[in-house]
Amino acid sequence: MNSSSSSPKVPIPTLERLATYLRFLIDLEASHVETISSTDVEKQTGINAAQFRKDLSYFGEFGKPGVGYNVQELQARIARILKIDQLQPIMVIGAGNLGSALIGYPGLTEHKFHIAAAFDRDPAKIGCLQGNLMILDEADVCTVNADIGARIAIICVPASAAQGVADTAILAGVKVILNFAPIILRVPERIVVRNVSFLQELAVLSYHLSSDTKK
Amino acid sequence: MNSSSSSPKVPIPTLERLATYLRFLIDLEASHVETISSTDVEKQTGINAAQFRKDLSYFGEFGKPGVGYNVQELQARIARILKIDQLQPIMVIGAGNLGSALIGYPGLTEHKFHIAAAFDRDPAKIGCLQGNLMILDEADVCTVNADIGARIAIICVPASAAQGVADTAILAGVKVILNFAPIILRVPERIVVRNVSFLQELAVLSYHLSSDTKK
DNA sequence: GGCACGCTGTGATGAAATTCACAATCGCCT
DNA sequence: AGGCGATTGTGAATTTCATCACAGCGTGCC
Repeated sequence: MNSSSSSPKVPIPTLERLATYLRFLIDLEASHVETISSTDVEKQTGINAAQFRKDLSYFGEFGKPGVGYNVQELQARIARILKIDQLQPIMVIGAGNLGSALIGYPGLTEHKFHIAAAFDRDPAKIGCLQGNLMILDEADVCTVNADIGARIAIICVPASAAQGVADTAILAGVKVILNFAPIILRVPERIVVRNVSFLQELAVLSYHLSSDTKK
Repeated sequence: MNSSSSSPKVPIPTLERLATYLRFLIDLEASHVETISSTDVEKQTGINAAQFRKDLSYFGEFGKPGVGYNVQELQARIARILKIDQLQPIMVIGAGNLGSALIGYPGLTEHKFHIAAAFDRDPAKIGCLQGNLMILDEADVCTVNADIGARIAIICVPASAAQGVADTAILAGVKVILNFAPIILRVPERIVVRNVSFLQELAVLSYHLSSDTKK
């Protein structure tokens, strides 16, 4: 629903949960837990145990009957499935509030994502340092990416500019897009887009306030 | 899957799309479009026409057969359904990169959301102005919210602190939570939580890079 | 060694969401 | 005035996702 095209077999909700499992496993590993069972996962995350097992089953066998899963090994295998076992270069387009926040977000590197370049269209921003990253001219996306080879773009520009920069990014060789602008991007079949929208999330939450009959 | 509790009848995906429709309709209105049909919606947003009609059908009848929907009226009605037809006070907890970005995000006011208070735990930040909002002490969430009456909280603190501030916010009378921390919050049944996770989104996108057999 | 328990992996079942398809309605055109 | 093309609203069919339930395996205990 969120993506233009999807892989043949694996459900998208499964992929979303994989990322959750990964995060969870990393924490477990930090706590020196060596083994975990699917029922433990359910207890600690609220995700159904059978769901967990089935999600994993799309990618092979991971656990030992009667024992459970080796935390470290499972963590490593999920990371490999999600292709975040090696540094992944990313371009950020739009260095406003949100773009800057992303550039400064430490969690990215922690998960092997690396912001290789940041662009903006505002001359006042171009050339400025953001953290240790220089803001580049949006017009140079293509030439710069010839060097960098980023296949992931994060779009943080206002809605009105989003479609344009998406087109540019795709031209520059980007394969997947994380879109923070509150519009639906029109892209070729082969490009995968995921949208993140605070406004949408807030709207859903706002709706749920109604069910409180309490004054 | 994302929310703890849900309304009796309306599917959550429908609510998510309603926010999309709303945004789309606002844009149409700005372009002085008066009427639109469900097939037009499909052409312009990619969302199936029947889906659009069914989504609306959960809330009554909106269109005229043979004609379509009045943009302005539909926009107003969806806004009322989502309860974003009147200013909604929100509290933001955590004034780091992300929290600051949210505070400065103009789209929020545009959609009748109003950040009434922002909190942090870092003494260096407390008392500082962020835009025209003073950062308050996280310890004062309860007392401050007695005045403000925010029922929505946005959590922008690191994962390790998220559960704690969620508990506090709930104690302070918050009913729904937008959680940006990459953990699964444990909350009472009645509280609705929605999670936003860049990392998760990026992971899903990263996975899709595999399907590019191109070297 | 054999038995009993615990846990995995998965086919079968059930629930939920999406899409289809069509009767009912509206406005326009003649 | 009456018929026709367009479009809605919605039961039914389809597809997708989540859960159940159990056979089979591995482990440790007696």
